[in-house]
Amino acid sequence: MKSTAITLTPGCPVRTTMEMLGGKWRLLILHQLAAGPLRFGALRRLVPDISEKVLVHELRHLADSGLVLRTNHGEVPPRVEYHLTDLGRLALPVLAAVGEFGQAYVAQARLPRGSEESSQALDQQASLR
Amino acid sequence: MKSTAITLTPGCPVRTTMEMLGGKWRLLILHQLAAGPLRFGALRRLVPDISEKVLVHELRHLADSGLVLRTNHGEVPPRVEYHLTDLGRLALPVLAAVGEFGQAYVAQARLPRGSEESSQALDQQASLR
DNA sequence: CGAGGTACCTACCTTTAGGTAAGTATGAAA
DNA sequence: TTTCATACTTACCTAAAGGTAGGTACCTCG
Repeated sequence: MKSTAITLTPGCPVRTTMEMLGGKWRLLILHQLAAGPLRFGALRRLVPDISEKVLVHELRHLADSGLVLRTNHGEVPPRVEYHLTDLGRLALPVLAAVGEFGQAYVAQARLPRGSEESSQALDQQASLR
Repeated sequence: MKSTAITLTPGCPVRTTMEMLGGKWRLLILHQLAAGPLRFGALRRLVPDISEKVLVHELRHLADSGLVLRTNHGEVPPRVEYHLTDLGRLALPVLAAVGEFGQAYVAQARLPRGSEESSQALDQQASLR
């Protein structure tokens, strides 16, 4: 099993985080794992539109950076589980803030100017799709 | 002045946010603008290592997506100011969470296993450099 | 016997992000 | 008169991200 080299920009926490969590898929994967451990196949089904190759790649990156633990149960047919580490749980506030910004942004940005009383739905529960 | 087409993935706030704030530089730019309006040249000096072309590009993206307002004072020599909009201020919690994760990650991930009493410095103020 | 599910790997390709280096028009300072 | 600073633009290039399509080894179910 090949590893990814994790490179960090020292001294800048923002750049560090972008190197860990940046990209199209990583936060979505962490979001699914936040609810509990998942097998590869389950993740593939839960994260919409991701390709197998990229899912493998991202899971490896997350494992190499210590956010996710990979457990191979050594069975046949294969059974591999992924779950968040304590370090991975540190990323959940980022996920929360990102989700909230996304909701607030679509709520605010799509007001066609002057629709006064239409920003009540800001705190409602919205699914991540 | 050319505009960037802002494309959003509807229905997923996380993907929406990544499309708005993702990439190497955007959060760093917002961080600088959080303290107050800045001219182009000041931003170039404050955001280390960014190239002019990319700074122009990112500022245009941020302006097109409504997070930043560009003000051309029409003077000669040119004087152009950038400042956060209300929408842009909505991104500050993301920036905060990202910064905190980065600090916590470097603090946690670099413990060489068993150095018990060395995680005291977690809440100290760290600069974004 | 053949199809389907497991968790991958590999080669190849396209798209995007980002970087380098140069040029532009203007005015002020040396 | 040359240089500097302003806020850009343009052309070109590289590297990384991501996507497509196929293969692998093993087992079970029909």
